[in-house]
Amino acid sequence: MTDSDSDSKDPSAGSAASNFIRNMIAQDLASQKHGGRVHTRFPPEPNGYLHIGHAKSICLNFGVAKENGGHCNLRFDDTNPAKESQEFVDAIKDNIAWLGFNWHGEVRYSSSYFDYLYDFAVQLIEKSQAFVCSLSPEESREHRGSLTEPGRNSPDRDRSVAENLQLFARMRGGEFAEGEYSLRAKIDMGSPNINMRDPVLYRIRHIDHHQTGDKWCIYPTYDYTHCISDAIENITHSLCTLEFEDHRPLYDWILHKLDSGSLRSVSDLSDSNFDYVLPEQTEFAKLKLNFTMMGKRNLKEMVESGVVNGWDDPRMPTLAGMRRRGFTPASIKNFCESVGVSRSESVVDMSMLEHAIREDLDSSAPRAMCVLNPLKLVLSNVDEGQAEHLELARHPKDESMGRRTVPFSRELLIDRSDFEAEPPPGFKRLIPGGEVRLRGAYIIRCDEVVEDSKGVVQQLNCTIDKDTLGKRPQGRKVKGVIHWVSAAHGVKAKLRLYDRLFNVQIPEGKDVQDYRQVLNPDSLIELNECMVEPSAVAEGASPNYQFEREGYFRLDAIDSTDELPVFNRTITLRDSWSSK
RNA sequence: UGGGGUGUAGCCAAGUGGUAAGGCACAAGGUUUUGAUCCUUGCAUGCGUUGGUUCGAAUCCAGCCACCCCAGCCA
Repeated sequence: MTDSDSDSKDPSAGSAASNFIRNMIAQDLASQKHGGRVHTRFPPEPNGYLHIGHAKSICLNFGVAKENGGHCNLRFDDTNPAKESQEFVDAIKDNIAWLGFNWHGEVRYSSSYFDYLYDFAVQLIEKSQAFVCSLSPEESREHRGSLTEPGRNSPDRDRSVAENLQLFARMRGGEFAEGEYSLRAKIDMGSPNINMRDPVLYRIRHIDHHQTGDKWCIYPTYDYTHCISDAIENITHSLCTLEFEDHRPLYDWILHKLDSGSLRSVSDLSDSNFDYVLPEQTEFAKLKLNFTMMGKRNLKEMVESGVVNGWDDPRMPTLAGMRRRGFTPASIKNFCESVGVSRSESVVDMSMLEHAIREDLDSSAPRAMCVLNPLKLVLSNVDEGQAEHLELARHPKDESMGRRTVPFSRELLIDRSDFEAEPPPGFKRLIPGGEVRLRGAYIIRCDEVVEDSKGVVQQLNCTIDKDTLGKRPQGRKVKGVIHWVSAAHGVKAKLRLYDRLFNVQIPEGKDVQDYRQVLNPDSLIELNECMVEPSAVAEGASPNYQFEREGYFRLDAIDSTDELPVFNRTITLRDSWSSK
C-alpha cells in the first residue's frame, strides 16, 4: 500500500475545517509532545460490517494522520472470538480500501499480541497489581456495588503472588472451566468510576479464535488489550468514541503500572531512538443519522431475519450496502468532513448525506434517459421505419465526457407521469393539445389521446415540429422538457427505487419498542418494465448514470444479467416541484 | 440520589475576553432543452437558564435546568 490517494475530491487534500482533535494535534506537534509524530489507528472489532458511522472514525483517523505526515494502522480488535469471524475481517479490509485509505504497513491484530499481553499480565501479578479471582460472574456483579454504592473486595484479592502466578498459568493451561477464574486488576472497589473497581483483565473461553486457532483458552478483555496494543504500535493519538471516556483512567492506569522499558522493548519502534511516550486516548461523539439504525446488533438482526437482503442490501447504512446503492468514496468522505468532529452528541440530518452524493454524482455521472413507467407516443409526421441518430452530450457542462448516440424514431416511450389529461396548476409537461420539448430532440404537440374502454390512456398521437431540433422556437416559449426512449431501440431494464428504511427519525429511540414496527413498507419499489436508452447498457458504459429528470442510478453488479440489466437508484434529483 | 460528559438557528458546526464563520434545510429572485445543476439574496441584537466579574462575556466565575454514558468475564 502506498500513502497516496488518487481521489481528486479527497477532502483531506484541501483546507480542512477546524475541530478539537485537529487543534489538539496541532498543539502536540508544536510542543513536540510525541517527538513530532502523529500515529493513529482504526481498531474495528470484526464482528459485523462497517457502517457509515465507522466511516466517520475512519476518515478522522486516516485523515488526521495524512494531514500531518503521520501514519494510521488498521488493527482488528479481536479479543472476543465468540463474536468474530474471518468473513468480517475480509469485508472490513475491503471497505477501507474501497474508501481509498491506505493503512500503514501490514494489517494488525490485537490477537497477534497475545503473547506480550500474557507476559504483561504476569508482570502485573508480580507487581501485586493483579490477582486471580474465583468469583463467578454473578458473584462478581454482586461485589461490584452499584452506581451509588461502593463495591466489596473479592475474597481472593490478597492471594499471594506465587499462588496468583500458578493459577494464572493453570488458567492458560486449560485446567479450569469458563467462569471459574478470572484475572483482575487490583485497583479500588470503592472508586466512583465503576471501571476502576478491579476490572477483569482475562477470562477463560474454551473456543477457537479466527486468527490464533486453538492456541489460547484465555482471552484478554478490551480495556486490558487496547491500551497495550496502542503502546506496542507506538500510537500517539488513540481516538475513540464518547462511551469510552470513563475507561480512560483504566487505560492510563494499566500503561503506567507496566514497566515502560519492557513496553518500549516490544514496540514497533524499539530499534529506533525516539522518546518513548505513552499513547493518549481522546474521545469524540459518534455519528448518528436520522431515519437510520446504526447499532451493530440491530443491523445483524435485520440481516439474519431477512428484513433486508444481506449486509450489502442497498438500503443498509453499511459501506457495502451504500457502495452497491451507488454511493462513491468521495461522497462519503465529503459527508464525513462536512459533519465535523465534536464532543456533543448530535443527530445529523439525512439531507446532508443526500447533498454529498448528489454533489459528487452531478459532476461525475454521465447522463442518459430512462423511462420508468412507459406510455406509447406515436409521431404521426415521422415515417415508419425511419430512424434518426441524435448525438447528445454525455454531460451538460462537461464536454470532455463526450457524446452518445441516441436513436429517435416514430414510436417513442415517455413516462406516464409526464402526461396529464387534467393538469394541476403549474404543470409544465404534456397535456392534450399542448407542446413540450423532447429532451435533446424536437418540440412536439399532442394531437390525440387514445384511451381504452376504462378511460386509461393507451397512446398519445403527436406531431413534431421539424424545425426545432437544436433550435429554440422563435417567439414561442415551451416550458416543459420531458425524457423519452425510442420504443424499437430502447433496452428493457429493471429499476429498484430505494427509499429510507424507516419512517421515524430515530428508529432506535426510546419511544420505539421494536424497529420492525417503524419500517418503511416502500423502502424498495421494483419496476420491471423500464426502458433505458442503448448507450447506458452498451459495451464500456459507465457504472453509474443520471437518468435525466429521475435520479442517479448504479448498475447492480450482482443481479444484472445480459438479458435484464438492473439499476439501483442511488438518490433522486432534488425536486422543488412535487412538494408544492 | 455516585462518577463522567454535552448544551451556539429546523439539523450539523466554527468560535478560547473585542461585539456570532461555514455547510445542510428552507424561502424569494435570475439562468437553463433535466421542475436538475449553477448564480444572487434572505435566514441567531442571539450562544440551555439565572446571577456575577469586566469598559466589554458564547468565551471567566457561581447556581440552576435539560439531555447522554457507566453497575458484561462485550467492544
